Amino acid sequence: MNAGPATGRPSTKERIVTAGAELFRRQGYTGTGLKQIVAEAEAPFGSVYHFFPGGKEQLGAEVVRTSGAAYGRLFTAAMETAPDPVTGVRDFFTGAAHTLVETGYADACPIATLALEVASTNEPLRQATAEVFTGWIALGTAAFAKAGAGEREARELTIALLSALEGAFVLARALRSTEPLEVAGESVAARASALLAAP
Amino acid sequence: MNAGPATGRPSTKERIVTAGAELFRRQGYTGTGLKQIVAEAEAPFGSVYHFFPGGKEQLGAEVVRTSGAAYGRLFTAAMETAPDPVTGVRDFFTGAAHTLVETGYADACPIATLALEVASTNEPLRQATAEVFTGWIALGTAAFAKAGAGEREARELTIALLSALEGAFVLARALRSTEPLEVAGESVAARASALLAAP
DNA sequence: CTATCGCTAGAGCGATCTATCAAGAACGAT
DNA sequence: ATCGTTCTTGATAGATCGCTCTAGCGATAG
Repeated sequence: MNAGPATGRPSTKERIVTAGAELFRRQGYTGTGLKQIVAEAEAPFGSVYHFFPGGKEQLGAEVVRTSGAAYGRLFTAAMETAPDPVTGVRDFFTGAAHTLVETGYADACPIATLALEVASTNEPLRQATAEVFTGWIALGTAAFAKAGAGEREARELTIALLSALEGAFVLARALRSTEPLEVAGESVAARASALLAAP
Repeated sequence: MNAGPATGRPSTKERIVTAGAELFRRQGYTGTGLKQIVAEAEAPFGSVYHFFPGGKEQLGAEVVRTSGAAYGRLFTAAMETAPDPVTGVRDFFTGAAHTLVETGYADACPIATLALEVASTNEPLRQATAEVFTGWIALGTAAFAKAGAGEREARELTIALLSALEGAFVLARALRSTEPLEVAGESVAARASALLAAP
């Protein structure tokens, strides 16, 4: 049970999940074939069905959960590093803009494309994306509440933040511009500032 | 050249575009086959390549432009009907929430799913989505400028609105809840109120 | 009536998709 | 050394993909 070698390349399963995550986020779920994933992961085709007996759908669910958790940690790190929540929000949006530019407008939200694709067509995967979003909302609510916001304000601020971020990603990737991320980030920062000032 | 009969069913080309628009918005571009489109449109398969010699990509581009223009008119109508811009914003978001619930969380933004799918994989279609978004930004900027905002404020408010709307659609469809639309709408309304008050 | 042309109609092509399967390699336990 | 388990490996099945092609229908003009 080679879970994770301390040295050398990651395990086959890890390589498959990583490659799947990258391709799903860039090309979507239906737009990515298993053949392409195993080619990118340098893994044998059969290994997919060894590690994921449920096939593409099970791989998709695992990718959603894994990348969702990783992105949640990214948000938490930005909020904990910043001196105050408003700065944390700004940092998170500018960081997202940097990543977007560095990857040629490919890497935005790790699950948004898949989420829209499966929302009305694949109930198990829709639930996986819903669980990730719910987790992110809990994460943000806790962070803003810790900063002094009421429970209700913290939750609404988080949902507004996630909405602005996801939508800005859509516009930014289509327009190949970081302007939406900058404007949306500033808008959320302003709202956070207003909500945190008036308890 | 049967462009549009005054009575009876729409032309074959119109039925193909309508069916394509509905399926692309719900299942995405790569997730929808031409066979499924012609079945839904009750059109012969060959007609697709008669009206769209460029194949699926050309059909996709026409769908994007057509539904983009229609959705832009929906926004303009909401803004012109409302007594003031802030109310217009609220109406637009609540209207979107109603549509979403009525269609079982299927009909949100007509081009968002496709836009994310093709952003890094299909340059012609990416450009089509970019043109639609650019048009929407121009539409909103004009509306807010007419209401008294400066050119810069009007543009940023529009981009913030579109970001919040698109992102709220992502969350709402995945979570099967209208809460993101309500919260995001209120957030944008608050920002619009602030920006329009202080010129 | 005949010729023309826009459109209908679907069989079929090569490619690609997900998924299955059987056999072999690697490795630890006894 | 032998067994058992885990993982690797790719050939292949069966369905579906986008797309091409030819044949025929129906309305209109000469």
